Amino acid sequence: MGQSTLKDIFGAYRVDAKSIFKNKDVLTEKFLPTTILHRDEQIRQLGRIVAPAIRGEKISNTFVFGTVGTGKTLTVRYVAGELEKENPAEIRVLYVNCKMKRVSDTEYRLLAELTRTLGGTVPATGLPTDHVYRIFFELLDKKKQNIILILDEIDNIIKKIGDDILYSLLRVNQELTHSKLSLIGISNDITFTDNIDTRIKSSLSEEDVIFPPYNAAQLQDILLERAALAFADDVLDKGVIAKAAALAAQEHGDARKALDLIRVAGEVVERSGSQRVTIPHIDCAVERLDTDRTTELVRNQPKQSLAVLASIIKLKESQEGNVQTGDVYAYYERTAPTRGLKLLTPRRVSDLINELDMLGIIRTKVVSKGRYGRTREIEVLPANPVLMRIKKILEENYLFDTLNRYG
DNA sequence: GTCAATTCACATGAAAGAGACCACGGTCTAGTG
DNA sequence: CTAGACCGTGGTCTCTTTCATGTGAATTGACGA
Repeated sequence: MGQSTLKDIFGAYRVDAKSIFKNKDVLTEKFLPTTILHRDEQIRQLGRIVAPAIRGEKISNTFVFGTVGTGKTLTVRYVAGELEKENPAEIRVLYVNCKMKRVSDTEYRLLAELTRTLGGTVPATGLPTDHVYRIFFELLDKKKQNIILILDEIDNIIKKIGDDILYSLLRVNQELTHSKLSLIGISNDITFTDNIDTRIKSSLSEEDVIFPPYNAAQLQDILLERAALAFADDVLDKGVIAKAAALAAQEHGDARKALDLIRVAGEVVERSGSQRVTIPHIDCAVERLDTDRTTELVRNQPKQSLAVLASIIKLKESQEGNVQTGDVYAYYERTAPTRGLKLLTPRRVSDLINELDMLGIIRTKVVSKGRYGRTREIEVLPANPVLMRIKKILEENYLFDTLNRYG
């Protein structure tokens, strides 16, 4: 690359350069807007639920439902934050996102994270779980406080470690002498309460708040407001916002997606060096988002999982018809040792295939072929840019070569 | 032709092992006064 | 006497294996029409 070209590229990003963004952070999840549009009803509902805390009363445990990008987290945090301001000495809001890797897998980790938000220190491992529980408990009860614990994406952790932890948390109040603890659970899976103990369910869900999806018009309002803050004046073509809103509305009224669309569209424009965001840029953003998501997922997979994925892709390319679990394992069994990998059992490979499916990297369907057994039929993405990039990642990991050595 | 039993090729579940990481408390060791 | 090194024990976590059980329709084979 010539040095003058590099200068041009850097120049476009220089602080004094004219950027189409005023403040890109406004379009990310981190940003907390001062007003929340089209959620008045939910804010009122939540407000009524948490208000008793101001007088020092324990509030009802509450469940908040709604699909992704409907403003659940934003609204709950906003209301809780305002509440905290009313009586900062006694009201304490703890927010934990159960989807974070360091929280989501075990009871120990959740407790450790809760303890940390209370200001305690807990090692990543090495302590008995009930010891951590005791530390947490003691911190809770150290002084008089009304604690509101927000568990975001609570369905994640319940699916993984069961509802015992909820039971413990709900029972904690009986043992606390100074403090009160209330729970607000946020979930985007309405059905997940079906799997928890009915007693726990009823005491956890004393109040419910439902967040309906945004419609296209509402999304458009939200986008307009944010875009005004995020973009420089007059860089968005007419119709860009409407298009992004319409696309996101199709996907269950997901505001996060809508914001991502205009952000990525803006990035595309910025990179191309032009000054206006037009409708085709939104189409481009749709594709980019999709590709990025998948390739990022693939990149983070462990080697064995990639080896299985490589086997699937290779088989798909070299044979007609459906690829089945047995085929994949046979191929994997032949190739894995030559790639310096320890050979896994079919049981494990079956799970890995399943995981790849859950991540949306492949599609599988369990089918019974009668006399010829029961298996998974595996589909890969059709040949497209995403697949190309996946293959590239596999090649980088020495798990795939374009030449068919093992056909 | 009909119908129940059989069969295949895995799926799915449960439990437990291996090996890494870590905290804690006790013991040993070397340095200090 | 004391701080720090070292070690054994006991805990969690992730990935994996082992063993056991489940599954659903094509096929098979017995049976009766």
